[in-house]
Amino acid sequence: MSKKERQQKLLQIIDGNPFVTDRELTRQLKVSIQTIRLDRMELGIPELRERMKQMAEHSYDQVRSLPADEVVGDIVDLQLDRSGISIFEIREEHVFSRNGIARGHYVFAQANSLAVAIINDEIALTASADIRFVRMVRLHEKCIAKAQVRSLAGRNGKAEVDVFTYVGEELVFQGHFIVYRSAIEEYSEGGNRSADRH
Amino acid sequence: MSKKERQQKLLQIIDGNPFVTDRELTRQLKVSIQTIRLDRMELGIPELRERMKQMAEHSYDQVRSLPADEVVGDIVDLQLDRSGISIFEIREEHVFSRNGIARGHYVFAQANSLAVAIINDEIALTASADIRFVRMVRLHEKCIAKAQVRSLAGRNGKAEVDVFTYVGEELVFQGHFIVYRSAIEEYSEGGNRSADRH
DNA sequence: ATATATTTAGAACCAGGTACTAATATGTAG
DNA sequence: CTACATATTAGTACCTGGTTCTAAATATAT
Repeated sequence: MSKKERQQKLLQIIDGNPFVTDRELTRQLKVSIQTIRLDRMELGIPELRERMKQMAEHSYDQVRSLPADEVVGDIVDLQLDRSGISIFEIREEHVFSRNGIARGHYVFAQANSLAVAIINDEIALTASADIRFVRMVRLHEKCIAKAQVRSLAGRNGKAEVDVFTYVGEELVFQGHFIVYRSAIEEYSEGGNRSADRH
Repeated sequence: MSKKERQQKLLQIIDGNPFVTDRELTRQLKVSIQTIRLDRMELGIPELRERMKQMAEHSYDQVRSLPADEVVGDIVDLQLDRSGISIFEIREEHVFSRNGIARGHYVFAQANSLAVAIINDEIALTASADIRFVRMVRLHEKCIAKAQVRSLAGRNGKAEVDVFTYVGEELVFQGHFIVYRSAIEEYSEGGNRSADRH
């Protein structure tokens, strides 16, 4: 068996069972353990423990869903239909374990919660949003989201809310939200092409 | 601090971060490494490597049993840099208690997680997104998010990912995500990648 | 036959432990 | 206070599944 063939087979085996040790691979491929290791090097396949670690981290990060709270972040100031401020501190459970950077959806959730809370209506739901993560947010940083209502299209209409989130003086996130304020049934799925690209 | 208190704390720490080594625990609990190990024995907590292995096996099993399983909020199919599918069932804790409608950020979080997971890179972060909540999602509905990579701008560039989320046949959400794939250092303030990992 | 590539061998070292023995500190009952 | 128990610390040997390095043996090509 040529080197290339063997490396192909090695890839297949590890793909089919990532929990295989080098020692097991020697038995399956009938070459020495050094050859197995050289092959792994060339193919850029990490050792068993590293493979397991990566799988574990990956699944762990995934499991971390949003908390049960209705609102993400503490709303510290709220003028209905006008503006609001919310504070949210990034804790362990909000970051990627690997690098301590906040998962985007938490930053979004804070802004979204605020944008919805600010609209003084029985039902307020986000219809669309255009958002930008300006810089990443790290563990223990405190996000201060400031929301401003830009337009209020009467009852049962859309409201536009801008949210800017800061860490200290630095802008980390900005979002333009279009929030429906309406009775439930009215929600349409038709041609509401609201999230127009700038 | 009493033994019981310490063991409670140990449980908390490991629960909050299963990737912690005994050595790190000595620093946090201010006792010797032998004490940590005795505590782990008494509490039936396996060593770090065993914990990672179990997590890895668990997630691997889940990915393998993708078709029938009622997996909730989980990525059931993933082709790195290409496409992916995630399932998420809306439960009590995800809805507005008043009307049983899902908070937008959960639907967003599912899509965002998927968009980030699909990018096969050490660091992948959402840079910006343009999203639309097509119809609202109700309690107990099962959201199936399907992601497709639209473009991959080489290493350290942006990737574009489209995500469409369905309940049954109905489109409920769509999002266009721009995901950064890069080394951390590239972003501002040179950070501390892989923070406390040996 | 000589140069080059490939494969194997072996030793030192590593992280993150287990398993075990032994010594020391702390408390508690008689 | 002593005696005993419990809790804590220290230290050693050993384990797995590797990495890293040097060196030698074997194949293959020119």
